[in-house]
Amino acid sequence: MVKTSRRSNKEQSILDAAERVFHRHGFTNAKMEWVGEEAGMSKASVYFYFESKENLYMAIVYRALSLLNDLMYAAIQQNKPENGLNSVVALMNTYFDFSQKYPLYTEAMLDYTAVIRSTSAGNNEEKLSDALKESVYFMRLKDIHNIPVSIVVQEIKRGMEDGSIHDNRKPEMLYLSAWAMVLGYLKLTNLAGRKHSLHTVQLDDWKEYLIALIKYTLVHPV
Amino acid sequence: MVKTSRRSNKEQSILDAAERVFHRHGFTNAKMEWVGEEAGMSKASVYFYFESKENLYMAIVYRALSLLNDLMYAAIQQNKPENGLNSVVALMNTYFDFSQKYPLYTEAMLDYTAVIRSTSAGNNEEKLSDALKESVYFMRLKDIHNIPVSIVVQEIKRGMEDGSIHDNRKPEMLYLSAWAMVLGYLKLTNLAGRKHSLHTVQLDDWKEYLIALIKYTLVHPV
Amino acid sequence: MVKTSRRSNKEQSILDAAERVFHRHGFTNAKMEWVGEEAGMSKASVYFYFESKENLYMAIVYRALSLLNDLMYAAIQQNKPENGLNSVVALMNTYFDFSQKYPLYTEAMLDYTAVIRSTSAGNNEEKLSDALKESVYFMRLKDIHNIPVSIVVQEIKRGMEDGSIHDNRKPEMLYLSAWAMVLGYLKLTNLAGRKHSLHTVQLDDWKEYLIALIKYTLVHPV
Amino acid sequence: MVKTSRRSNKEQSILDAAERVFHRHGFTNAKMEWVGEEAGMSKASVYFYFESKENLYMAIVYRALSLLNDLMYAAIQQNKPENGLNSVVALMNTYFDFSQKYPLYTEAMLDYTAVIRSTSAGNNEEKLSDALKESVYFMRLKDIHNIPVSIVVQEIKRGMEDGSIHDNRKPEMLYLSAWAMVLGYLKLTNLAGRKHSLHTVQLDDWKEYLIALIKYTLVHPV
DNA sequence: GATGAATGAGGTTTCATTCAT
DNA sequence: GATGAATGAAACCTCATTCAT
Repeated sequence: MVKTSRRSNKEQSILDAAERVFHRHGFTNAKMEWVGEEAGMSKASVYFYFESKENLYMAIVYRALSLLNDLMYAAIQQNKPENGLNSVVALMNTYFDFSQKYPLYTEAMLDYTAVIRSTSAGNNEEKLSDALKESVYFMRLKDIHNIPVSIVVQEIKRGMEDGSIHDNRKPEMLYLSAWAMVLGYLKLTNLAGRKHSLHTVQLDDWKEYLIALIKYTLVHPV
Repeated sequence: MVKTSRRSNKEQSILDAAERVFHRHGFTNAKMEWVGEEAGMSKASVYFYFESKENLYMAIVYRALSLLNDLMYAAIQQNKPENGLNSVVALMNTYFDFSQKYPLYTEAMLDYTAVIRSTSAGNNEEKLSDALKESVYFMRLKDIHNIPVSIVVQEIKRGMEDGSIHDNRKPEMLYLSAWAMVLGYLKLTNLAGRKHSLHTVQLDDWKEYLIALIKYTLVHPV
Repeated sequence: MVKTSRRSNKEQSILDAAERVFHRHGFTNAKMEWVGEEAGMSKASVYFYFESKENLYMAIVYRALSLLNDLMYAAIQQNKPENGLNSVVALMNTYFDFSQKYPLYTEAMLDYTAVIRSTSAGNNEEKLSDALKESVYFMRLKDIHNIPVSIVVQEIKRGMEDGSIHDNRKPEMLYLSAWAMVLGYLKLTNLAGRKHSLHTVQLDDWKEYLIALIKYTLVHPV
Repeated sequence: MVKTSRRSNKEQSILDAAERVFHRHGFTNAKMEWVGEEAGMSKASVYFYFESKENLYMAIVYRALSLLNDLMYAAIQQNKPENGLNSVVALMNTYFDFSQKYPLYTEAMLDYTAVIRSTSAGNNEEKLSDALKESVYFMRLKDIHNIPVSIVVQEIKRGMEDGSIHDNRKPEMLYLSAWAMVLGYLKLTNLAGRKHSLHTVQLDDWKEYLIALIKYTLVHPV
């Protein structure tokens, strides 16, 4: 039972507010004032807790990635007795669920790079904005950046060792392919907006099919 | 052999310039002035040809989609003698190539929806901006919007009829899945930036694998 | 039967168009392009005939004032046999009719000064814009500027001499007072827009009353 | 003795500044930056208090009309013991004084309608600009719009009842006629600029004559 | 003469960010 | 800690005017 400080409390409620606002309007269009309003405080107060708009965004991405990591750790924990294949499938399911439950998180994580570029100062497209470089969250992010990858890859390797996954391909390639499917699904799903179908296909049916496909891919070498 | 008018010529060179600028800085960060500079003319001249920034962007998306459509039409033309499966695979290859050759086009097409939303006025996220609604290109886009889908779906159906593709699933679902893979590949590839590998996987190898995977998916029911 | 040259013809049709446009949108908001469209030609052609927007406006004012002068000359001509009083009343009637038939002319003549000021360059409110000073019409205007005044004043004097108008006041003062009534009527009428009444008063009734009032004023010293 | 808040204070000083700037350059030509400078702050600060240029203008008109209303209420208060005629004359005097003391206010009030029209978007001259429709002051204005009219009309009626004003005409018509004289006087006076005479007539003399004329008009039926 | 094309010089408005209290 | 107020630095777009053909 960690005693959350008052400061931490405020930070969290700002993050909550920011998530909603960013999700509603997108990073670029969202105004810091709206974040303040949504959090029930003034714009200036938001700045007291987060030094910049980018920093705030990074904090959200960090939060998102942290949550995903937690979920993934939990998933492999639960699937330790199972073989690698099932564990990987479970991980993918986790990812699907995560991104469906927290669409904004997924978006944030995917836009991560885009935002970085979009903020970069005029002429030098390579250089990140100073605000970003100084962002604590940005630095922290780099540390946990690759955790999802390594978790999944590790489980794929376990699957290869216990024979539940074919070893025809590099585990990283299998991972990337599975991830690509999830990502593509999200992008397309996003286009669908609030609708439940896309080109006459029920989204739920499609999702199930994709998971089956991923599993099939892991078992049958191509 | 249509004789392109001077006006049309200028429009094209502005579009060329805009593509570069938007690609370098992203839609939001790009300044119309830069587009002018890149095209060797004044900002106001750009406005002479394209009434608004959004309109210009839509013209690019339109151009991108038109090109893709052309390529796809050419692909099915060339594969008429082949069975449906090969035609579909050819189409997917076409898409891969297209998006690798014109990364900015792909980005533009993917951002299409995002831009629409991001531009929507403050409060009512549903209503499109006036500038967008009045864009000729935006209206034209809606007409050619779904051509890629219908082309591929049509060829999948042909494959199902000639027996080269299994008919275990709705053709639309097969299409969406293939598309999702391409999209996911692009997104991840985009993250890689200029690098040629991702998590130790060579991008070219991965691409080949994905195409094989798509083919496999079309042949073997899951 | 003056043979109007081709040049003159075009100038006239531009003026016709400009009158409509300026009347519809007001001087500041009217765009030269609209004038061209309304006249069925390009914006550049308008500039071929009128060197600047202000010049064009001055040409309209000149036209308006010329017409008014003609009407007034005709009126005094017709009322030569009458006494001064009737002549003045006729002149006022002329003015009323004129401004009701050509509301835009009246407006133009009244805004004359306002426009001059509104165009004057930023800091020095006194200095007229160069474009204006070079306007042929502006110079011509100064010549016929005071004709209405002098005509009316002259007739008032005649009335004083023949005893039909009291000579209790300076003729100029009587003139100004009559003119003020007409002007006020116009301003208020303008506010009414398309409506035919103002504060429950029928505009026509009011006009008649005002004319009677003017006449009364000329006869009865106050 | 209401304690004016700091915000209100600033608003007032911006209005003061804006009045001067608008008066010097006219609404269209005035730049918001100048308003800021005149008020000793940045352009953006002006926008912090007034959401748009039009809104600012409407605030000035509102202020002007409010002041006029106050003065008129005071005038009738003071003339309660007097008969209607004297009260009306006092009201007219009030208006004359007001417009001479605050020429910019008068101009603003007179331009009120003009501005509305001049701001209306390009094609549809009927529709007001959004900025205007959303202006708080514009809405408030509509409420106090007609107060001067009703005050004067009410006093004219009183005069008719106590026999000091003839009842040959509708009170509204008498009011309109008096108002027209004042308006015409102002317009012509405005043309005179800083000069003290117009066509050899001393402005002060003329004013006195006009007031006498108005009084005469109220007493003697025409 | 006519006009499509080009542009210089602003103009209003927006917003992330910072101060002063 | 909190916040009303202030602002610098753009960004988009407009339009009278001029050129080049």
